[in-house]
Amino acid sequence: MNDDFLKPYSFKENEDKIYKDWESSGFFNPDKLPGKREKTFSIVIPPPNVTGSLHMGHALNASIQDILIRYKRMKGFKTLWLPGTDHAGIATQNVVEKQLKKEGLSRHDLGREKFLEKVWEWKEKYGDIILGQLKKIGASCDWSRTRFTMDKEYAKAVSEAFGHYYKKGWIYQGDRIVNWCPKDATSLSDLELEYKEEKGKLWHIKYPIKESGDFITVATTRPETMLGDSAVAVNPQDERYKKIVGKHAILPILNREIPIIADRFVEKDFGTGAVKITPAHDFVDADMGERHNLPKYQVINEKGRMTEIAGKEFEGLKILEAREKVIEELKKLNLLEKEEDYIHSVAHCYRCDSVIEPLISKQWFLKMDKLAELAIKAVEDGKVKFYPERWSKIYLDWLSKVKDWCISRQIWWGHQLPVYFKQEGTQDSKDKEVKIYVGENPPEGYTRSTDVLDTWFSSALWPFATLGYPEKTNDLKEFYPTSVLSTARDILNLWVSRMIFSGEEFMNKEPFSDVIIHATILAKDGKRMSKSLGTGIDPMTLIEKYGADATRFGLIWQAMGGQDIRWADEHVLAGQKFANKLWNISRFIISKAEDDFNISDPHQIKDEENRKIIDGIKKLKAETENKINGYDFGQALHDIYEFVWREFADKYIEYSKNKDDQETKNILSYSLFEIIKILHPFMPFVTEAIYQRLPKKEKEYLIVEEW
RNA sequence: GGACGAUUAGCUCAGUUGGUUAGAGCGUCUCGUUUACACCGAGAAGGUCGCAGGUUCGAAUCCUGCAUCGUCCACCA
Repeated sequence: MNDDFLKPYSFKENEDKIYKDWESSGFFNPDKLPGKREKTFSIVIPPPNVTGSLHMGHALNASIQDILIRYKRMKGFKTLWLPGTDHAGIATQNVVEKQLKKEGLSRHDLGREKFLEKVWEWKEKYGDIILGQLKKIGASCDWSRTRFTMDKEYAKAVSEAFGHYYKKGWIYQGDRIVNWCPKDATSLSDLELEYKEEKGKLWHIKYPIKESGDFITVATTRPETMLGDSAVAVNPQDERYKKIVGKHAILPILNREIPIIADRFVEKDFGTGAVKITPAHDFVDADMGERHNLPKYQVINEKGRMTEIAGKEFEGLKILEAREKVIEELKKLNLLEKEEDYIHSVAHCYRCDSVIEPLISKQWFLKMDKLAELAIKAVEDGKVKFYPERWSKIYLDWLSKVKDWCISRQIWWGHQLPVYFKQEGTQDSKDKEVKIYVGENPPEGYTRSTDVLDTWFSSALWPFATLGYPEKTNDLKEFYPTSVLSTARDILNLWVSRMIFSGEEFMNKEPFSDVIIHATILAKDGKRMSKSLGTGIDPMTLIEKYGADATRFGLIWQAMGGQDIRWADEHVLAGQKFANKLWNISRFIISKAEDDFNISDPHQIKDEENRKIIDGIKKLKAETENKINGYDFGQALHDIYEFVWREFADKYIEYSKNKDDQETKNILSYSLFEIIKILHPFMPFVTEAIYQRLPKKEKEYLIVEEW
């Protein structure tokens, strides 16, 4: 027996070495796979953000995708798993800004160009770390096709897509109320918000009625926005207020005269049944303003400070300062009826956690009606299926009421809009006009928009932009549409739906037919793992401690049917033990069979026990195929574990110890060969390590063995 | 406010279309060094299957209600 076939199995001595061998074999690259391979199987990786390092969710997802790719590779498919990373606009800009802050600098100190250099440096560093971590897990990606969402070629795809939409008239610019993050100083889409329950106050404010000298009381959580009020609204069915609809209220402090209107969106039962309307700073109010043709008073600016319109006393104050001052003034005027504690949900920026300020801003929007239709149809017609199926409901619900997508962002890191402006006439003249050019080659005198696109605009193109779009490449022909997408549920709407309509729109074909929504890994307390609470687990630490095979085992073992996982390390330990068990099974069989080691399919088996174990293995193999094809990886792994340990090792191997005939040795060798193949997609390293030590084998590596 | 999911052994979870003593991993206890493996083997303890009703010859499994936890969505200020 080889000197290196020692107990116990050492993942440290095998994993890195094996991975290097695989890489140099070229077999991760579909073009270099041996044999005729007519059918293709492709997956594009959900590109991790270049913000930091991989978390448990990435590790689980990588394991799932790798199982599929390795299985299909052994089944004779021309397999491509395309890796890459995402520039993750706001998120990455934030981490780099944080780093700068430690040096006492802001991005404005550096200026746009210098700052972007810094971000690229960051990207190079962390992008490499992330790809290195995927390798540690054993991901058999084709690294020669690695993509980044801001590669030059990728940028071409993005600008092509933008131009396409623009020509169709689906992209438009508009002054509309948007979610504004005062800290990042950018707009955000609806999906980039996180609502949090917060303790606040509900203030009841009396507005004098001009015609009667009476008062109407409104309830609000944001008194400072009253400076921008342009109406008071009540429900048309509300008997209490019927008489005063059409009359006018005098806005306290500013003494502006505003109409009292009736609108069915006002809830009679909430607060006083009367609500102040601030069209410039609230989404509902903005809609109401549209319906009733109300003026918009912007009292808060893009830095989160009060504007001139709010009045001289308030101009320049921060929102909370203004709030206090308004309350104070109202108390003086004796117009504050009461103040009660109130818990409500407040929108925060999903990247920097600041409170979102709805305000009116000039932004670019993508019309969603037609695109949403495409995305809905793809799923309703069964061209795209979700696993588990229940996620299609979430998907369809969102699409059915989706609003136009605000795609412009006022940050620096990202794809600059392919939009160019030229100012006609002088700055001051009233008839000045801005000419717009959209495309790659602007005429002279035009300057480019400083806005960048929402990260998800580029991510939406991932399944085809990575394969060469807009060029008609061979890769595109061969690997699009891809076969499966495996991803986390929290980006179902943010990403998956947008890829689907993009695929339909640009390629006339859905980008994948199956979507796996994998389990979410939670901390033991049943809540999301959080860095700040210290409840996060680093998959690299697990790999260091137990090995990649064991880590994959632990992940898949716990990921049953897409159910959330309350993470427990002990299953990784079980994986490590199992790897060792396999190793020892191999040592036993190889030393027992010696020169009679024979992996050929045994025929005409005489011994009853031999017959039974071979039947068991055939059944296991068929079952494993079924489970993998149904994306039921956890169950597949449980079954394999059960069979290998309980049936094969505990029973059959013990039985075989008393026998020394050719047939038994054949059965043992063949069984081992079959078992490491079946297990390879799940635990690639130890199975390959064993394969390399088989006395007889036909292929260079187990990864290209025939299933 | 709505939707979805979860609630089974000390811990993390399985339990297919309802059918005999409810399973696994880890942990615990007892015994064991027989030449694959102590990251092992043999065995054991441990569960009124969230609660309350109902359907049924029979329910962890189906129905109704409730409770707790979690996730997502949402324009009650």
